[in-house]
Amino acid sequence: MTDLNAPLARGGKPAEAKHGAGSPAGKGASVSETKLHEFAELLFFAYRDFTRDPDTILSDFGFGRAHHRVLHFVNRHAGLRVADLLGILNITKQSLGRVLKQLIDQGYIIQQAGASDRRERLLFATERGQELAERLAAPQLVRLSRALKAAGPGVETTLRQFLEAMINAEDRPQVSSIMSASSPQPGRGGTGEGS
Amino acid sequence: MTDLNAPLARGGKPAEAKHGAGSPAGKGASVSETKLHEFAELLFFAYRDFTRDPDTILSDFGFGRAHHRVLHFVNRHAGLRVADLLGILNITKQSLGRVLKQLIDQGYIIQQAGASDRRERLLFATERGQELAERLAAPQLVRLSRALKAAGPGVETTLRQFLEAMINAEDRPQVSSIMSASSPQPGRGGTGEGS
DNA sequence: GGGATTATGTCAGCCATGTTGACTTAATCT
DNA sequence: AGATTAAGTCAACATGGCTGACATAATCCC
Repeated sequence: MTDLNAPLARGGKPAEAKHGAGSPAGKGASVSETKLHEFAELLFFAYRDFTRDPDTILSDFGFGRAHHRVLHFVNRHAGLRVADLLGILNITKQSLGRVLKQLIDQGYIIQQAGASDRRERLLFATERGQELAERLAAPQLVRLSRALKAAGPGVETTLRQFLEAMINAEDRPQVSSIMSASSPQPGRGGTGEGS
Repeated sequence: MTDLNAPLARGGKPAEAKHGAGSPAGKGASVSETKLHEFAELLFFAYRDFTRDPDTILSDFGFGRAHHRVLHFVNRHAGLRVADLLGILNITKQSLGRVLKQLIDQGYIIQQAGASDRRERLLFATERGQELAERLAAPQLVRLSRALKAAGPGVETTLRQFLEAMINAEDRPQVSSIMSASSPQPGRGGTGEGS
């Protein structure tokens, strides 16, 4: 990176004092606008670096961040339908189709017709897919784990509340639903193509 | 969105019990791997929605998220050099050049040669640029403010520590430096070519 | 003074990943 | 049987990353 440390943007901080009235979220002991801007920037930097390690690994496989997202959710929430994934990623069917097709063609994900509704294609990570997903997740989990530790005990509840509140209210039920469901096996409970 | 609520990924949660040993960040009272995955997902969803409102506004102006990032940092940290911006955004000169040029040509940002080193181009948001930047920031600040409130008092310190720890260690000094510098005015402090 | 380095800008082209619109197929619902 | 739904696909386009090469001006250093 460049020398941002030294001089940079010469000039003092304008010492903004606004606090109660006129603040973004209305009444209550709200945070100053300057601090809110700082949190916005920290969130940007945190997310920028959160995605960096997996991005590096992905390029070795000829994949991009889009593949990571798909593989992650399929791996962690096996049996997801295509429509579920569209809702989670908030992209179009065509965008998803492109990366999903590559993941399937290259043996990272398999599909299986739904038992109750055979139009549905339930998605599962293959063993190969699980391996890649775990490899991509590893540095992110380390980063998260360290950051949680750095923030001290009791972060968990607080952070979870914060992050959940950052999600659009109308999407929160879906998100909770996704996060509480996990990983049944592909193939029927007695039949199909192993892990 | 689609019906993620209902059935979805039929099957129970595999009740993973790993805790101390072998966990991502080494020793200490670390968080279970499942919880870490949940935080990773929450971060994804939070960031997804954090960028949504400004994205909508931007499309009315024919701009994209890249323009927002540039305008934001220039507005909040007036006098930034091009090289600083490259380090912050972590993109190439050519990528930045493309969006920066549009913002300059359309009167949202102005440049000014550095006083001490006239090769440098210090960047400043024009009044028009400030207005757009504020308009884009507004929904994000509201969202943040509400989320902070939802997480309860005392979040600020904790969250700040968490987010800072999420940033690559080697970039933290730069980030702190950026965040502590703010907004001198363009035009002379005694020397150069006014706005 | 003059050559090397630095900060910035720019041209040309490539790739990943988002978008819209239209259409097909198969399965399910009414 | 007809309408609807889940999924897949084709074509075309926009944004915003990337590399490589090169130009200009200012500064640094011998």
